[in-house]
Amino acid sequence: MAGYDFTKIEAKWQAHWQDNQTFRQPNPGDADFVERDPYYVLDMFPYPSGAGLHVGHPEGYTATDIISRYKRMTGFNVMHPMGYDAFGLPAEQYAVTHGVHPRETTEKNIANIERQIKMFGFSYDWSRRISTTDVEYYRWTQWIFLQLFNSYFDPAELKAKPISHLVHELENENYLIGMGGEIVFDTYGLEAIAEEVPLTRKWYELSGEEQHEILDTHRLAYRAEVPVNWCPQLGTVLANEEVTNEGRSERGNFPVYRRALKQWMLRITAYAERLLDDIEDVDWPEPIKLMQRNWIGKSTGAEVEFAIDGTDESLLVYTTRPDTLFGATYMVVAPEHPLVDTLTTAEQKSAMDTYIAAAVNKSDLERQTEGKDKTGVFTGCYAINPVNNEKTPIWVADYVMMGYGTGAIMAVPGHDTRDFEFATAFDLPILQVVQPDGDGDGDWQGFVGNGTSVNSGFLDGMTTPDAKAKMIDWLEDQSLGHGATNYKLRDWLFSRQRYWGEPFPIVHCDECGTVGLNDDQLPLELPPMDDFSPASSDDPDSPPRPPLGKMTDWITTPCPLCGKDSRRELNTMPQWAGSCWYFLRYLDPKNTESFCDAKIADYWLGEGKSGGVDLYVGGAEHAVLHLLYSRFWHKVLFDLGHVNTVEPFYKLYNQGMITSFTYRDSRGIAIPYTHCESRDGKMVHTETGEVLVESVEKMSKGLGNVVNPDEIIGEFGADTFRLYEMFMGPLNASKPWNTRDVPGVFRFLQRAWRMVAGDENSPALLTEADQDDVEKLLHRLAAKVGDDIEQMKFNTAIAAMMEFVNAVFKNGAIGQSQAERFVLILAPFAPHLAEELWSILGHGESMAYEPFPSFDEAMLTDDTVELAVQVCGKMRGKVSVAADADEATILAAVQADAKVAAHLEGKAIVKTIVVPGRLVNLIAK
RNA sequence: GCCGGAGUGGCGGAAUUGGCAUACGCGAGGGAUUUAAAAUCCCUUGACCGGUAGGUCAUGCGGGUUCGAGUCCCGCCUCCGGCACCA
Repeated sequence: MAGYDFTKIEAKWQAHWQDNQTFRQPNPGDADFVERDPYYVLDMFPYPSGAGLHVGHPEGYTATDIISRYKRMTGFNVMHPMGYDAFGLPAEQYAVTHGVHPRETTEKNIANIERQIKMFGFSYDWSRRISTTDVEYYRWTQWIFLQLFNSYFDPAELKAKPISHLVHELENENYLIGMGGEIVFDTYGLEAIAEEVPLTRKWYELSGEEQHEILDTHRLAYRAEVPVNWCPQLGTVLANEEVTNEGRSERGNFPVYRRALKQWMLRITAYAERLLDDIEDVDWPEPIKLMQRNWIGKSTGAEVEFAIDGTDESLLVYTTRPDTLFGATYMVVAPEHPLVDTLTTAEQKSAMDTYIAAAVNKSDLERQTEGKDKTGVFTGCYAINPVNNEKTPIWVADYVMMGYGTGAIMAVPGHDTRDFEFATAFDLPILQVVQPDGDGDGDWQGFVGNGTSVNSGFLDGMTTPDAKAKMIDWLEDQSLGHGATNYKLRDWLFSRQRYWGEPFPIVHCDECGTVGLNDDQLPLELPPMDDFSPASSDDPDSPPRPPLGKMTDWITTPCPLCGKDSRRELNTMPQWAGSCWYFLRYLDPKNTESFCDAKIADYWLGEGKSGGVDLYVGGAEHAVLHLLYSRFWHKVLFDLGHVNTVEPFYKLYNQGMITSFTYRDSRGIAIPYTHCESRDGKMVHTETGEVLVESVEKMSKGLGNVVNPDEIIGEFGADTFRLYEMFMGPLNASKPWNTRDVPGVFRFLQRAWRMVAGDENSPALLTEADQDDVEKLLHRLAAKVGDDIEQMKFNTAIAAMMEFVNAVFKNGAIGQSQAERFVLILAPFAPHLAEELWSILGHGESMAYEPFPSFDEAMLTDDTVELAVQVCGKMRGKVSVAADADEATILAAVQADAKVAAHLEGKAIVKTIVVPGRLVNLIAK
């Protein structure tokens, strides 16, 4: 018999699976569809980078493959697809510097990463493969964008509806237009006063232009002026992460300017409450739920109006602590606040202009990294505190953000840390209005918790929650304010000044305004281009010019509404767009009529229940953005009737990061693996012999600690690689890769091979008849492994299989049917080896759909159990008793034990604790 | 600063959730086989005292609850991840 030739075996079975379409999963309606329970296992699809796969990718993929294979063996139809999130910056940057079209680079990278993924023998249904860059894919990304563009959020029903419905309601005058241009949805309450106060206009009273504007400001996809990091030299807008602390671009170190640009936004804030509520119904790790809740950041408090002294204007502030209104000793407005000019007096104007110019040009990061040093400028103007009519100075300071609340605060330095720091820095009065609970003279300065109101007029003596409620009532009675809810969540900035992304299916028409393409005009393909560099400029005030701006022929196109010349939108969509809905396209990837057939989606995602995908595995780095964006899109699709589940992902599991050992010399310099070697169990520098210090860090090229999967597979095979990554530790823990440990699992697979197939030196251990001693172990193994797979505890499942094989070698023999069952248990983990052994055991077909071995409950228990015996809590011995022995029998056996008796000598037993099946503790004096 | 997670042998980790701490694997040491090596197999391996009996001490540190704590409670320390002037 030949030895374990993994190279041959793995090639053979991968070809077999591919040739026989073993893992193609038919949809309902397909001729070969068999009705079974559906199970949808999804991986976060990779970005096909030029560097290819790193060892972190196959960790999650192996876990989902084990689940997929196990689910097939336990009678499910398994949806297990793979694809590529292939739009993105690197391909475009490569195009800029090397003149290679991003599509070319992308296709090359996909080919490489797919080759790598296929080496692992994952059981994907490759017929469902998609890439977000496929025209037939992004056609539907554009279509979904148009759904957003053509929808608005109904504030009464809290759901998206077609914008045509809004127009209908406006035309029928069910909704009116307020003087500020806002839509008055609730005309019911208004009717009573409408006659005396003509606050509203009717739809027909508006000009065409006004009508467009009203609609455009209510769409789920709308355009707004948003401050962004504009880098003229790079000709693009940068993410915060791409801007250095010095306010320069990470790439090229060019200056970055904060500038307001007209950008596409998606109204995710409308869904804040539903995103918050529905997260209760999904099976996600609690920390991830918490992160999403914190990101949405709901808070309740009040909006309060402060009259501005000497003018008719007023300043609206949001506070979570209306109970501290009596302690407000100054006000702060954000530098971007529209009232700043009005508020600033002539004497203060020049100081203010300087301050605002500096503040506005700071990146968010800069504004935040200045630490605790508070800066600000007095406007020279005062507001009137509505509760006590005190004059309170109004300041401008950049610690208040325009993007949150009303962009203005009442500062209560006595009970807010930031206000306290600011007041200290500028010598502003600090008043106590809350008394901490407990002994009276505790330090109240900077106390931000709940307590009892003091120095607060009608609130005195009330607890903080009561005082909040009382104050809100009072404000509402006096028409000075009202209770309010706020979210940290902001609308999603959805446009990029780049080439390699989905073009917006939008034109700008002088007559009709912003117009969406018709469905039959999709896909709107990216126009071919040779030169991808964005227009660069030294002038900070140069207008942004996306790469598509160069396509002069392409830009001008007939307006879908009026047919006159209109200009195409030149921005493209962000990478998140394609990844928001890819799990839907997998279900029906070839459909040309819709993004996914509803019946097919209903089968795989279910109907009505909260969640869709049964299991979604990926890194925790996507905890907020991707998962939140995807949930948002899904809810919009749900509202518009395109999907029937409220949530996209029912169960989420986060794999941990695979880190790497890094070796540093005495100077702290990381020594690449190529210059390290192990001597006497210590890692030393190959040349100098210096003993190196080991630490665990992220894999990165710079540290020389990157592990390449190709090399490991070449040396040990894919099954070993899979097994090693699963054996390293719990899937959700971050853990260091250690190539030194790989041979351990390789040896296990070789032993499994020799057990069943033998090799030149040792015969197989197979016997025709089953081995009694092995049978019980096998049942326990089946129970343990099945259980561990369900709980995603793959490391302990593998340990159990190792113990089993070790025990069989001790026993010296295993029955044919027992070997078969063992191989089936091993199959989800090491499928190539298992298939080969399965065929050696005499089976012609693939084992992929063989039932997972069952177990007999009776085989899991023993007749006798060993109990640990403690005397006064200390381990003193062990006794064997019948499993069903009563307490008296057990105690008799325990006291008969010589060692135990010795420890009991001269003492009287005062208490006995018997834990059935586990231990006996005797307390003696 | 805030939020979240984690600290167990030389290393990765296990421990039925309050019940025999250190499963499984790596590494290390010794032995068998071999001309030799690789591979394979066997033994030892938390620390300390002692002899392989036996004992004492060990799950980041200090307290506590309990017959019993890696697990629960209180107070610290360290590391990792995320967010950050969010009113």
